[in-house]
Amino acid sequence: MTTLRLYNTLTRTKEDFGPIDPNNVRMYVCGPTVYDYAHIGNARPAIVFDVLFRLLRHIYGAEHVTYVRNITDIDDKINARALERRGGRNVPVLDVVRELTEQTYGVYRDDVTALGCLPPSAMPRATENIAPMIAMTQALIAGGHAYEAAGHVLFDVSSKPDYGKLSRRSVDDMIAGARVDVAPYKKNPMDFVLWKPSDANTPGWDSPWGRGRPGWHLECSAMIQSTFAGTDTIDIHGGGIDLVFPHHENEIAQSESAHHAHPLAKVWMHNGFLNVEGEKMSKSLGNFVTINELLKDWPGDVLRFNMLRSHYRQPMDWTVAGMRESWNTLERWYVEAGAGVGSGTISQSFLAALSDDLNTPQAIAELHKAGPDDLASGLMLLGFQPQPERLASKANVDADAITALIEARLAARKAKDFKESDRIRDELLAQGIILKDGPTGTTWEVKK
RNA sequence: GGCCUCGUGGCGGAGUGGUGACGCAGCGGAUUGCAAAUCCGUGAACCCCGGUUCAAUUCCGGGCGAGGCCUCCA
Repeated sequence: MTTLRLYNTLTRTKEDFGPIDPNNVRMYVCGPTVYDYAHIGNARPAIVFDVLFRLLRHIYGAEHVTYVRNITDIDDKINARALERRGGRNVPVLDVVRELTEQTYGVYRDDVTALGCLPPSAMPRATENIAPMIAMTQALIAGGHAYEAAGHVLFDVSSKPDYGKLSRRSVDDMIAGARVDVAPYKKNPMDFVLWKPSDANTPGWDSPWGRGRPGWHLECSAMIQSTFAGTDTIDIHGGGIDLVFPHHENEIAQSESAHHAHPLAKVWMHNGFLNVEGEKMSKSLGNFVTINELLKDWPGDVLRFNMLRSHYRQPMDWTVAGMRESWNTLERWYVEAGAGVGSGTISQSFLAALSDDLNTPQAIAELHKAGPDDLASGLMLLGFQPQPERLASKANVDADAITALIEARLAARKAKDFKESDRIRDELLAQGIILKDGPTGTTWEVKK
């Protein structure tokens, strides 16, 4: 049996993966902040960790893997939009927040479903886990790891000697390189907020420190604790590479300080960033692409496949040319794999590639060498459904009309009326339909 | 300024101390009424300079270049 190896940001090496409890493999991934439509960069962790989820289920059994992806619905951008949205209505701001985040989250859920991602085992929301956050804050204060100052509760970085171990930064270096003004009430410039006060127009909850709201990092620590009850340490914690510092570093500080220094996670995994047509995605450059927009022009499985053509830790360039190539490959494979669906075997070379720190480009290369059975099962393990009739490119055209024209063209060809047969071919091409004459007849596809 | 990634053929993209994946495009052939599709075949790369080694694209050092984080961010 092939061993699963994963790159651990904590140790900066690839390690053999062995779950704490093979009957309950636990994975937590930082999910979306639901203030707006998710962009294609947000799709990367969703897809990458979905592949890992599927691989873990394959190895340990579907019922033995728990995958939690949170929903961040406490955030200043959300608050700002909720205030706008409320306008003159006389309703609590928290209700408007819920309205907004329900809607945004609904779109996100539909988007990632279209990308072929399985629903996680649980999707806890920050607003529904305030009590555990308050409890953890109290525990940190009691343990001498946090202090109250000017209405805030702050984590005392000096109380954790190994602070910085994930991002490999020393507190001294960070202070030296700091580019932001430090709040005067902090004991140490690197101390971060666990709890902060809310004004009347900001969502807030009653706490021992007055009406307020949690700091960003606290939600994950608290939700991991409450969702994975009974353990301090989970197997895998994932997210985008930009979360290494400060978010994950601070999660570690909070959770370990609250849990007798027990590690928060054994393996820390981080996906690389994504550029669009060679440039960083940003609203000012006008190349900000949401998953939702892309799904109007491209089948979800094409987007998924395109994402998996590069290794999850590598930076990747998202291009239209790449998506066309992905579409062509997938279309050809769906036809080729059709016969092999249901065989259920996974080839060793494919599994070995995937097990080597989720080397999807290598795994795809193996599929290029595979026959229909291995191709079909490999595609399915990666989260595709290789059925020709499912080809999304054929969804929105009148297949019967096309078939009728193809028949007419065949008749013309039989009669050696090539002028007519070519006319029909051109007519279809003008509609964006490409004909393919094969030994077993004529098939067609939609031009990309 | 500090910390950290990365630099492979025309393009995408793995990997390795010694026989240089894989895909797309290209080229040649088969096939076709002509194309397309398909099938077969094929040329082509490891940023620069040192070092270690019998041997480096792969290890070490330096340089150059690109990017990320240090502030909300997948």
